[in-house]
Amino acid sequence: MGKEDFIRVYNKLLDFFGYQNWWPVHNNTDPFIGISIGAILTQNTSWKNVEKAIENLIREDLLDLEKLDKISQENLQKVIKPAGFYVRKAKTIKEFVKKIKNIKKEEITRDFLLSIHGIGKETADSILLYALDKPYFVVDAYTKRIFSRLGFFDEKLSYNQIQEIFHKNLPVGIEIYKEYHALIVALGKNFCKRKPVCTGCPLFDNCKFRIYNV
DNA sequence: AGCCAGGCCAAGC
DNA sequence: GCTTGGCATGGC
Repeated sequence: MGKEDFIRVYNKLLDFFGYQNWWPVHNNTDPFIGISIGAILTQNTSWKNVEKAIENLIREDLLDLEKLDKISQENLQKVIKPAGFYVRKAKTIKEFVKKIKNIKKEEITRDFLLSIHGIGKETADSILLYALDKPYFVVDAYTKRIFSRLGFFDEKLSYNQIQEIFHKNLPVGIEIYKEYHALIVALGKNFCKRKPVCTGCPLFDNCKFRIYNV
């Protein structure tokens, strides 16, 4: 599959879903903090649950580096509980906040983020792309599932290999990286689920796997 | 009433 | 290096 194919898929998704304008940002909060915390909270978790946790954080006025640094891990667990995996996530947020306070935003690198326990490649790239405007394509479960079903590449490729494919086949730019990933999530949520809903899928004609419930 | 969600890590090959 | 199990809530 070549560049035209990746662009064709992008355009079809864009035509169908329209611009997604990710990342969802909340009122009166520092976008960097909100996006970073959201990226940690949404690990293997539906965004609806994450929203509940973020609402709690906003209500407690906690979307702030100093306040997150001050609150105890135990209390933070309670606040973010609806997002699930709250023990680990609270620990990760605490470490993130602690480390981030001692560094300038311009100095935040992928390796720096990956050194934080509980932040892996996808979370790091989400923060880099959506919170720091750096050109890292985000690879998630939907990306693997959708493009392997399309027949573009094998689902078993590593994270870095898949990311490299997107970096090579798309014009470099944060806007297209942001929008493409958001559109992939839209397709994954609405059509290309674990159990796919192929009827009405905007990529039906492009897909090698259009064998389900049609 | 199960199954699933915008992963990550540790342990064991 | 790759695979597996644990982590947890709430929506559908």
